Amino acid sequence: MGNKRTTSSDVAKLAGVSRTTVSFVLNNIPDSNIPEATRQKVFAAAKQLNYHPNASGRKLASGKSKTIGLVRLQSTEQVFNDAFLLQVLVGIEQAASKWGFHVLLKHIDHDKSDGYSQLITENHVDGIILSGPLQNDPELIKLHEEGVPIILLGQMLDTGIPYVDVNAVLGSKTAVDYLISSGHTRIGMITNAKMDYSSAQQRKIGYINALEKGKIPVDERLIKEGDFTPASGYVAMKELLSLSTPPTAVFVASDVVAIGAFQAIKQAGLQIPQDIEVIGFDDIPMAEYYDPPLSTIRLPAYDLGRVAGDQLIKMILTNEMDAPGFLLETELVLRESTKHND
Amino acid sequence: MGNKRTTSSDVAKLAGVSRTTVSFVLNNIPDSNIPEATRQKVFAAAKQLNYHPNASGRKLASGKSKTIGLVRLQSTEQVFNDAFLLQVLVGIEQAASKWGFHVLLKHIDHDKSDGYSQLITENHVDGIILSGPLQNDPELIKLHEEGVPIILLGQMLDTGIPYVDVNAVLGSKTAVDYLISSGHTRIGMITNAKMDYSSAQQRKIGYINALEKGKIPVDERLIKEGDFTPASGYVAMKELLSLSTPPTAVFVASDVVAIGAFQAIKQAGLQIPQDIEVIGFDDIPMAEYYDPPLSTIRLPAYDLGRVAGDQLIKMILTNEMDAPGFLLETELVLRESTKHND
DNA sequence: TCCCGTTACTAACACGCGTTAGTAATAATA
DNA sequence: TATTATTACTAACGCGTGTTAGTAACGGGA
Repeated sequence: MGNKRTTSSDVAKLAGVSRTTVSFVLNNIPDSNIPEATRQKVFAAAKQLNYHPNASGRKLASGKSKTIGLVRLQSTEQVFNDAFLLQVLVGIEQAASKWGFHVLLKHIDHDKSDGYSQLITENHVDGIILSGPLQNDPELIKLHEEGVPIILLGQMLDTGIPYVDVNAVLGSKTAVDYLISSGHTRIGMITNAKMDYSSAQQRKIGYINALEKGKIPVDERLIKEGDFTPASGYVAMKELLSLSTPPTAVFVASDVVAIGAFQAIKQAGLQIPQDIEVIGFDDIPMAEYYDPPLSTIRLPAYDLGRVAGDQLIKMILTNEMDAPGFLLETELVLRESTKHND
Repeated sequence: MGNKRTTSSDVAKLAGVSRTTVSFVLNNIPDSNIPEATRQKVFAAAKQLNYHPNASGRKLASGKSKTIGLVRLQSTEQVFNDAFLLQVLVGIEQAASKWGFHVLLKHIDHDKSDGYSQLITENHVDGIILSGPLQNDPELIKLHEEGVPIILLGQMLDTGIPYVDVNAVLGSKTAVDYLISSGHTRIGMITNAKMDYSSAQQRKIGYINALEKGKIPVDERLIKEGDFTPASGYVAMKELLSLSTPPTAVFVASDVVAIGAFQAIKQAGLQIPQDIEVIGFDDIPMAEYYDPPLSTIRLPAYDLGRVAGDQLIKMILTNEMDAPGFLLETELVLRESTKHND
């Protein structure tokens, strides 16, 4: 009962060797010239005493925490509605555990001043993955300049900070390409967010790229802004439907916003996809249960996490990434809110 | 550039005091008899050097990690569809940060043998919150008997391990009570999962309790099993509707399963709530956007996390909880899948 | 025989902090 | 004045580990 934890000294004593030897054996240090017989003695002693090295002691001595931080810059309500953060998290965690790293989670409210650099300055983590709306945070720039391993989920190209992001431009273009290939020429768009969000800009660019490639003039009246909510999608779609010549297909750059769009369409007495086709973006788990099931662009949330985790750990271990940034590709998921073409 | 991290020795040197004094001042140790003048010198030095205590050193010296672990026993796919884990997580994290604790996340696949006790034995965390299907895990029992602070999200009453859970029995009873008070006497139920899940048992008990209180005989033909998926809800509801005297109201013990139930009802040409009323359970974020918006029982996911975090930290700090277990109450959320009764 | 390289270890320092036990100086009491 | 209590500190140990520098034994080649 009163037993303290077993330490490497206990193992050393039982095995009849020094603590150094125990450390060499258990950490498998190369060129340490420990013969097999001694190794086995150490292993046996460790097993018998159920020895587990103390993480704090190890961190202190090595200077490494073998832990990465996931920092989420977002208000509590926003987190609630983020269907993907969990998938990203799982991806990060799986990448981390593959390398023997742990994952520390931290949410930051915007007004909070303590920030996340505490995680680094107090040596809780060896590096951090930053997610959420990225303003030009001086705290972030400073950490990066100090050489702290950081990976952004999302891009801040001007800063040179490594990032992992989804190729939303191409994804959006793919969606609109599909609508064009179905013969549509009046294609509306509802953005996922206000245009000061870079994710909204990217998705709009993809939309415009597709139109230009298809020689279809961009009509600004066909582009409406959403703001994450179904309600905003409802309003936007009503506006689109009340145009003198309404669109025959709409790219809604967020599955959640598309919920409201669906409501507006049904309320107008129109049918999806017979009267109007809709493609969403994100592929949230619920999308396949929309009425009709939503065709959409799948965001590779799990892969975002996995790649971010892998690259961050690579930065921590070797001080270099495989590339200055990663853009992961999306996938067009066709369900019933679009007609089958070709 | 070549600067090492600043340590408490540096602060001591600059302030002209000993490292002990620095520690006393910065940790605000009572009865240490440090006059205000000295305190200010220390604070000034710490600020000037931008001193942040090294977490590893602190953990090693104190034996406390000031970190709690959230362990999720679940396969990767299951996690994806868990709309609440994130909310629970936020609750835990907010409770933790209030006490200056951090949160470490770990997913465990069932087949993995290394398990979660490593978190404890290696002193990464001071206690853990365990979530997911709880079988009679010997690893868990052993940790609990060793006095490791553990809180379960969900109940294992026979083990005596502290828990935080939702009062699903009462929540389900509330839902069915409401249907009874609307005048229904043939009330169906579709479970959220197979009956070997304790959560399914609890919800069914609540259903039966309400019927008994309302003097309505329990008809087993009106009870069908779901298994987390919309597809299972679709099948179950079709079976209910094909009965010679189908139910006029159904309690579906999972909002996700209710999606399929809705589809079956619509396909049968029936209207909700005019022809058949439906109450769900969980109140997932999407529930308010069902067609019609789903009346349901709200699961206090955020509070589950918050209470679990608070209680775990209380156990860590004082070795006792406010109660051996906590049952959090649900809330009836009335939307449009039920008629308004006075 | 002497020298030297290899093998098989270990002593001892360092990591940064919390904390106990103790000391010297001052103030309060008898 | 002599004793005691209080104030304002500090020296030193311990937490458990990683790691460098060094040592003793031993075998082989000149």
